[in-house]
Amino acid sequence: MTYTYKFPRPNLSVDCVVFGLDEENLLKIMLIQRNLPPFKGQWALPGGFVRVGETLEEAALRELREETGIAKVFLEQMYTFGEVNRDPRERVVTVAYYALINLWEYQIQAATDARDAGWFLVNQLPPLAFDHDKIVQVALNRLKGKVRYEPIGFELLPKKFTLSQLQKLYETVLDQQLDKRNFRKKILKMNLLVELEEFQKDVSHRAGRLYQFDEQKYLQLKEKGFNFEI
Amino acid sequence: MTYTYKFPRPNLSVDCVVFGLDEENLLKIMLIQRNLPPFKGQWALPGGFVRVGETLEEAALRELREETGIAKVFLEQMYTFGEVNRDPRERVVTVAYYALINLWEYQIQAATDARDAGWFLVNQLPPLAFDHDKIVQVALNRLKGKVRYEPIGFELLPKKFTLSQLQKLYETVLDQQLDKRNFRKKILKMNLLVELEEFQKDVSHRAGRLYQFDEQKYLQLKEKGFNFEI
DNA sequence: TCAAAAGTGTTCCTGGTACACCCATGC
DNA sequence: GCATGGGTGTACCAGGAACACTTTTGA
Repeated sequence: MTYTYKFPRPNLSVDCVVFGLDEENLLKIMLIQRNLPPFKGQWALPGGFVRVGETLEEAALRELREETGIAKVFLEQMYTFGEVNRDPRERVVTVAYYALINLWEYQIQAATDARDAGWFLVNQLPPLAFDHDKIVQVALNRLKGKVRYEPIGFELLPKKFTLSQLQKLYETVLDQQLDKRNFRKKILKMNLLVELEEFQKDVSHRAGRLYQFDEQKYLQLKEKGFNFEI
Repeated sequence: MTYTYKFPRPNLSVDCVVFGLDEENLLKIMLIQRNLPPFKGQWALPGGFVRVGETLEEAALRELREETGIAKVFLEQMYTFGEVNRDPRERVVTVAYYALINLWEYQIQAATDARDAGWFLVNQLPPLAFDHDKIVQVALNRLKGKVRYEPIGFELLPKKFTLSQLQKLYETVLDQQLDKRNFRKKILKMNLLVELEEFQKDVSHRAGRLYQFDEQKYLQLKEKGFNFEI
């Protein structure tokens, strides 16, 4: 079965830049190893061609599931790359998404489902197929920009987290040190965190209090003109 | 001549939301009247299908030129719309751009080249073809967001402008009143405007001093970490 | 001389920044 | 008891917000 058109058409794909924080709060990206040409054996972003019956977001989610086993994830469209020769085979336009996942609660799943998938430190990436290094750069900039004025950082943390974890997240993503007291003052003043009566466990120092992000409250405040900002 | 593929492919188009400010500082969008089905006779965003040999941006610029006569323009990719049924004929994914043009210096050209093109107040748009109303909404939000922290507003003004014109522009786009003294203090303190020894002409009141945006300086300051913000 | 917009400073207050010590826990 | 990170308050300064009158020009 083939499909015929009056004019030639670019092929359309989606690619996902999946971010996660490891145990030491280092920022990582998930890559998969290609087992087909072109760039066979090289690392690349998870992604694939868009089917005519699915939306772009559905395609991105499907590819993530198929290639990496990731199911529940924060996913947002980022940019569409349309250079003429970005794929050596033929014209392929790709819609890039970035995803944030909670590596703590996810960890096990990735190891089982996805043999050819791996997590890489963002500043120690292997050579990537196609123009995927460029896509990663755009994603990093987008993440840096967005994390400051939208509460998306929480997507990278477990549901219950300490303020120090949150601070380290921001320090990692923004690549700058933050003052502990000022950070706490600022984030708590927003009234978006629920103070839990639970504390860290199994740490060899004073256990930190756990907090939870209150998404409902955030949405309410946003309605009233509130702007999140770190 | 036809083109055959193993799998069906979505068609790929670009659409442009072209913003301009009229004489009274009202925000307008350029639309064109469709002379082919579907939605024949209805107003729509300028745009069309992407050819395999051109980048997305080239396609957007080409369509703008062909359909509206607009040649020199600020153009930036905005979002890619991939709903399955956004075009009644077949699956079409569209990459939307927004453009800012200087209506003062442009005016004449538009009238001649583009019979079927027209400028409409953003809050008095006619019914639009496809999902173009949705695209316009996204563009408006993008413009509002971006105008605050990047100096793109100048694209909508003539090269030489008064501070009052600039302020009105922001008031229009942001849809809020600004304090004259504070606005002037803030914008002048950035040192991005060149104070000219020229003044408004043919106004029936005290003539305002003209200024020019210094793009070179902005790029230099940006390198050093400066952030534009209104 | 009137109408219409240009142009100009000061005060107050909020919010950002800088900064150092004690506390709890596990080993 | 020591190492490790958790947790807390204050003083200073910069920048945002509020606010009203004089000047220039053309009609």
